Amino acid sequence: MPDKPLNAASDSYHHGDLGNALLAAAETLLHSHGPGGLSLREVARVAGVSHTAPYRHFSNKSALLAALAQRGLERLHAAMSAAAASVPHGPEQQLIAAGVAYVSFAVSQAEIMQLMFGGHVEQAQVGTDKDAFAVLLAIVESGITAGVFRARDAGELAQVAWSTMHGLAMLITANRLDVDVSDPAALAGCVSSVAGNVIYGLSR
Amino acid sequence: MPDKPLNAASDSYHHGDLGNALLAAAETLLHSHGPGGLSLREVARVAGVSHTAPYRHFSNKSALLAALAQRGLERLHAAMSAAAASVPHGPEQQLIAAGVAYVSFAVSQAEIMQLMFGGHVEQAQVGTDKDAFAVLLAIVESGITAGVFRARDAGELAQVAWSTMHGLAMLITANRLDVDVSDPAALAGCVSSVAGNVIYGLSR
DNA sequence: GGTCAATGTTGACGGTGTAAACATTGGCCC
DNA sequence: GGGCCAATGTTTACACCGTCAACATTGACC
Repeated sequence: MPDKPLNAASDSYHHGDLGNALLAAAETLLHSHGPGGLSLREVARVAGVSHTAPYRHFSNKSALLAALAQRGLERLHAAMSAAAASVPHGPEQQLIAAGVAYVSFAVSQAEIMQLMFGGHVEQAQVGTDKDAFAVLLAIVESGITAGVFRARDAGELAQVAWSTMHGLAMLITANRLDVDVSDPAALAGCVSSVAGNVIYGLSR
Repeated sequence: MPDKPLNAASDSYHHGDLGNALLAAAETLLHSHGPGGLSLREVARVAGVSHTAPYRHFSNKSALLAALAQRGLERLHAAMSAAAASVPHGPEQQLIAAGVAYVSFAVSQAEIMQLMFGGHVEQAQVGTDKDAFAVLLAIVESGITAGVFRARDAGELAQVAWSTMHGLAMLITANRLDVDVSDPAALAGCVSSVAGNVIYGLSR
């Protein structure tokens, strides 16, 4: 069988799309075992390939993890962007929507989140563009020019927003806040209440 | 030499205070290698005992890590309490002081922070009392009764404060915010600006 | 059609977590 | 004081892991 589709795993000597297959396998295992409980050999096993094959596509185990983290960052960015774009009701609602997306992502993909931010991968290896920060910054800037937010340093305000959302996500993920993770409505409620507090201020 | 002090490591067959010695060794290694790069055998080696001796004091590697994390939580709690107590100027300043303490701790002990919150240890193994949350909650409550903070659910406000501080700490620790970590003044400035934004509100 | 670089495999090495069997010892009871 | 026992350490062994070096297979290009 000489003509296999390009993207298919085949029984031939050459896989055709290892690399992506490895990433997919790694993601599955990451989900079930968490970062740290992820072994390169098992990834190879799941992908149906010898235990050193991954080295033809990733120089290291940590290179694989970094690629996984990068992928996660991109998906997080996409989720936030989509959520913000789906709400045309102005910066406040966009901020809340982005926050809900952030925390929802963190809850549904806790292991990936831990991989990205838990110190399992040297952060020098993962890019910083297309960050969550960029999305938040854009929203804050639009809010300032629209006169909805106080005209202070937009970067600073975006930092506040990011820190709050990130902290909330990590604490919920680590189960250190008594929030019912399985109930999406409760989760969204919690996030928007926190976000609302950030937006409208803690003191009077 | 039959009469050694109780707490001293000795050259006799029985160590006298392994367990604590192991924790100390583990902490050193944690600092230099990060969580994940920490091996039970190396801990034993540093403590000068055989590589299975730790099993007489910790049932697991993760039990040792959990103990380390627990210890870190207690120190973090102590640092926050002390910082808040040292400021008699009212809830706002106490909140800022606690936040600065939180982030300073995270920066100076990034690896322990990652151990505690990075998913390296099953969170069921580490206690939740004496949390950072308790400190923040007390401050917020006193602020509400004093009429300084809006009279809303104190738990919710404390959650906002904790999330923000935690997120800021984790993002700085992960080097995802452009803050000069080596400059304590800059750090404190950043923290109090963020805390100030939380306190005084993002919008007008 | 032959060559070569890319890709995959086999085998090996040192390191790791952990369990089982064994050794040493301090403290307690007579 | 002497003997026993539980606590504490050690030795040995096993399976697994990340990584390297040597080798095999193959598709693509001249």
